Amino acid sequence: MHTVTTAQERRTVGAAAFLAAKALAPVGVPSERRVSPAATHILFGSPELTGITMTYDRNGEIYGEGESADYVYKVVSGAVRTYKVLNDGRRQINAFYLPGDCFGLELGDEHTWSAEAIVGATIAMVKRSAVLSASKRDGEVARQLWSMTAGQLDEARNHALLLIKSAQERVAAFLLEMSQRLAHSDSVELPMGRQDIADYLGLTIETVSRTLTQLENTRTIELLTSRVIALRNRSVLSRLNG
Amino acid sequence: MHTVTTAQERRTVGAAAFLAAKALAPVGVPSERRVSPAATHILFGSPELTGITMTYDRNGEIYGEGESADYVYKVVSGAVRTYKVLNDGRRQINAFYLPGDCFGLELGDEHTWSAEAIVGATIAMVKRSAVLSASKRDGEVARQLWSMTAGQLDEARNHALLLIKSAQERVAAFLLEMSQRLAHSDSVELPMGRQDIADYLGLTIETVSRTLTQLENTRTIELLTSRVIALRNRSVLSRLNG
DNA sequence: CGACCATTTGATATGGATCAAGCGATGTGG
DNA sequence: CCACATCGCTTGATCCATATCAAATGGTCG
Repeated sequence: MHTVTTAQERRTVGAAAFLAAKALAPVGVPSERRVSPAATHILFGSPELTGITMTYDRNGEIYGEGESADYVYKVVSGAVRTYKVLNDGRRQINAFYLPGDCFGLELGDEHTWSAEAIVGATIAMVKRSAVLSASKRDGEVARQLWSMTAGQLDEARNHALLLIKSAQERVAAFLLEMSQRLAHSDSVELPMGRQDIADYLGLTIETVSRTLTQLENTRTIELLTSRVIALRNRSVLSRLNG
Repeated sequence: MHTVTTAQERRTVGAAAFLAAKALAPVGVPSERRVSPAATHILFGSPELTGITMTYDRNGEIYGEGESADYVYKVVSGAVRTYKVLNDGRRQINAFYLPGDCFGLELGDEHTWSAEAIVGATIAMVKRSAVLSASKRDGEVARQLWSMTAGQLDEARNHALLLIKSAQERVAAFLLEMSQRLAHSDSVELPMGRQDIADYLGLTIETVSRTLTQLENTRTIELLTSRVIALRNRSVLSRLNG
């Protein structure tokens, strides 16, 4: 389980574009939150920050809780989940990372969450120590670093806020978030299955499924396939979102 | 409601000690998480970062959601809650801040959460712009800034993790967290009432109350007064904590 | 076609919410 | 100094949203 297929391991030339997060992934939780998109194109910009690229199979483990955090990661293609499993087996998915998103940088030097590829994924990585020392020298890198972390803080707080809402509200928020982040005009193609959605929303797979059919029955959404969902009435979803 | 009593407004000499967070408040959520205490004594250390001190009454508003975020705050005495109210009136408390803790610094230049004093409180504040520009010049300030934000990210994620647990587990986690942060040997004197606890844990006041009596009946805790709780069996609480 | 896995649907159980009193401190005015 | 109002907390009775248990359906791949 969680086989990691290491593929390429070539050096990338300009690690400059690394942290260059496309924009701090907007979370679709409350009304208007949209922080400065601020061209985040420098954090991995110093010349000596060379990167490595790896590919992972579906469900491949990128790192595990407790492992030493030697790298900072960025999704090139595919999708990633970070999560924690409680002693009784319940799993909470903390965040989904899509192409352009960075993850894996925490305060301590050990990962406190695990990360897996949701589907086959290509992940760029640079040494954590290199990032931290670069930020020590280069003020702009440091600013990027803070900005990225502050953005994730915002997302984490909004995720917590999600978890006190009703099932309908959570699912609506999830759909809006994904729609914004995947930006496929009218329909969303989800990279993750129902169990992942459930573990992200703090619901069971059955409740997620039932809520989706419920939303479909009210013509709010349409399930083109189980993974492809058309948002037919965004205003209803937004209203549900609070 | 939420009367703000501005008291002193004197300049502090060395704003150096400002961000000097006593340590990133450890959250008592999962087993062993205790990030580098790292002497955080520099962020507010640059000479031009002069501060203002204000006092607030119980329930006094420090800032509201949507207000422009001009300052960064630090609790000198008392306690603070940051929260958000959903359109239907449900409130979620995001975090409690105790003496030594900093709060109010977010990515955007508008507060996305509100802050109130839980009890009478003295709060030191410095201009956000000053902090940000100081961090631009001084790498160590920048590091402190990132470190503080990363610590709060960690806390926010653990708070989210809390919200998928059972009532007993949430209350146990809360008690352990507070006991660690207030460090009163065997008993904890809570600055906040039941409603605050409930809104922090995503439960109702009744459930919090019932859970506490339940823990008391099993001799796990003892309610000396409703605000002062003795932890009689920490290992049971830790086990509940997962 | 058949096996397998993901998703949906159905029936029932349950933890915590809600509604509704009680109770004990704290404070106020007579 | 005591009656009484108030406020915060606890306790009780009932309800309901979501979990749990169980089965059917559908989609994919060899």
